[in-house]
Amino acid sequence: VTGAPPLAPFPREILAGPTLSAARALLGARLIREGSDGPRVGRIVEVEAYIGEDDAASHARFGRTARNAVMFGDPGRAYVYLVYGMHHCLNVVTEPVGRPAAVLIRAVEPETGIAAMRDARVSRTRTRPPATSRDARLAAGPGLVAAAFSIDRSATGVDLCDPASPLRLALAPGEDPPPVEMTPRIGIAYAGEPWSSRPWRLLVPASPALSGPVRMRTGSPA
DNA sequence: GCAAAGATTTGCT
DNA sequence: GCAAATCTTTGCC
Repeated sequence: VTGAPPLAPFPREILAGPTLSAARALLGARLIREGSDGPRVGRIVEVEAYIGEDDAASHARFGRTARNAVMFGDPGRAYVYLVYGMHHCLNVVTEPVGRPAAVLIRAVEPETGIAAMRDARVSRTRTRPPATSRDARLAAGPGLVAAAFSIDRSATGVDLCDPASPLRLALAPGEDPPPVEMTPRIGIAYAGEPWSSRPWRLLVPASPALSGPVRMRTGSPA
């Protein structure tokens, strides 16, 4: 029937390429989580690129450590970390082996399994999504993406390009690529210039699922 | 071995 | 608008 478009595995060669190209290709792609309560699927609408050891905002800035080792490995793997002691963040490893880089998935527009996403957010954060929160904003932030899709650090190393993986990426081949806007990255002022100004946050301006308060949806100056 | 800060979200003053 | 919640990772003594 005329519901969801047919989905194809996400090509690893795209993720093996330049991180900004990979980030662009991830916008509009689907994030899929298979679980006992059915599949959860959403459309990626906001990402950030973290590129190389020189990037002072990247977890790779200290060189290879136990935490960030997966960033130095195969493209297409998941890198999940815990931030502020409470929120998990999902990254897609990019670039060839030996070059540490990743794309942070900052916001996803829920499409399928919305009830499961809402349940997961309640059980994870032990707080109900705000009553004002529409379904469209269940995954409107990096920590909320992880909560809605039940992702924690145990997912680090999972191959997101493997069609058999319970957590994976997919493309909708028939769809046109969405219009994209680029802004500086969020929450990385500590990196200093020029890194804090690099326009490496990519988003789909038309989406109602973007992270943060509505007023900071697009590149309004801080 | 200890102290500091963090790729966030939420709720209250 | 600002601070709390909460714990892992990293740097330094």
